[in-house]
Amino acid sequence: MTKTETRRLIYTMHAQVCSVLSNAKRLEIIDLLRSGEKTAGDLTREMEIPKPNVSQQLTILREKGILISRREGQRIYYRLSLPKMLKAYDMLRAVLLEKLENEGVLAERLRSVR
Amino acid sequence: MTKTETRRLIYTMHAQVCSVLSNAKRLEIIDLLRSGEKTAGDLTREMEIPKPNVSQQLTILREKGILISRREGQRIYYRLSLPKMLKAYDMLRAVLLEKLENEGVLAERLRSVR
DNA sequence: AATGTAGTTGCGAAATATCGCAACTACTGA
DNA sequence: TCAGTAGTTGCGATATTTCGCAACTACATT
Repeated sequence: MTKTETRRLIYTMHAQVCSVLSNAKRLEIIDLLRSGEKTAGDLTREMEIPKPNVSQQLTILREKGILISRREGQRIYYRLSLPKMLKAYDMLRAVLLEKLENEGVLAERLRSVR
Repeated sequence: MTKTETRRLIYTMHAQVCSVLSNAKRLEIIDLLRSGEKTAGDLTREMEIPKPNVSQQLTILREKGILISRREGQRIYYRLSLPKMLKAYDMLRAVLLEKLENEGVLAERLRSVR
């Protein structure tokens, strides 16, 4: 593998991590699991979306290594497996706020010009 | 707008920020602009991909408010507009490393069981 | 005006992601 | 064994993303 190929592979893996976060429902699940593990049913109730949809998102998050699951009788508990994920989540939220602030200023300037 | 709708809107905007980062080429552009502003041509040469493709990614990054452009004669210079973006970028890279480490341990455990 | 360089845009094909719904498996308790 | 609850899976329709290629605009130089 050449140097360029290695560099590209890392960017691709990095992008795959980001793509897990590029869905509002998956972000909500991560946010809900901040406080500790929950079952698929808990999440379904809190998110108010169809159960299969929650299950699909949980499968993606588990397969991508973001969540770990544990069965206890009928229930399956999910929890976050990457502690740093919450820091990244919060930094991205901070970027969103910075962006909204920029846009706010921009909108104001546009208004003052007209 | 209800409370639930507001919450969902924020998750959706958050996801949109993440989706900008969920592409290897856009990540590479952000990384290359760490050291300061560059033209589309500079980026095309460094990335070794077709110029229209670079331009398309630059357009997305500019429209999403991640980059700012400035024309100087024939050249158009691009630079990062959200300082916090680099911190988020680096946190996501740290998540990737944490994930690879997890998988390394996991792979080892699987080997030791068999 | 003509030529060259820098960069963008439009379009279409291919790949990928989303999500609802029905049917399914897994466990529990009567 | 039957019914109930918890959760998953498969499938298909729809939407979104990616990216190459040709054609285009914008500016500079002669």
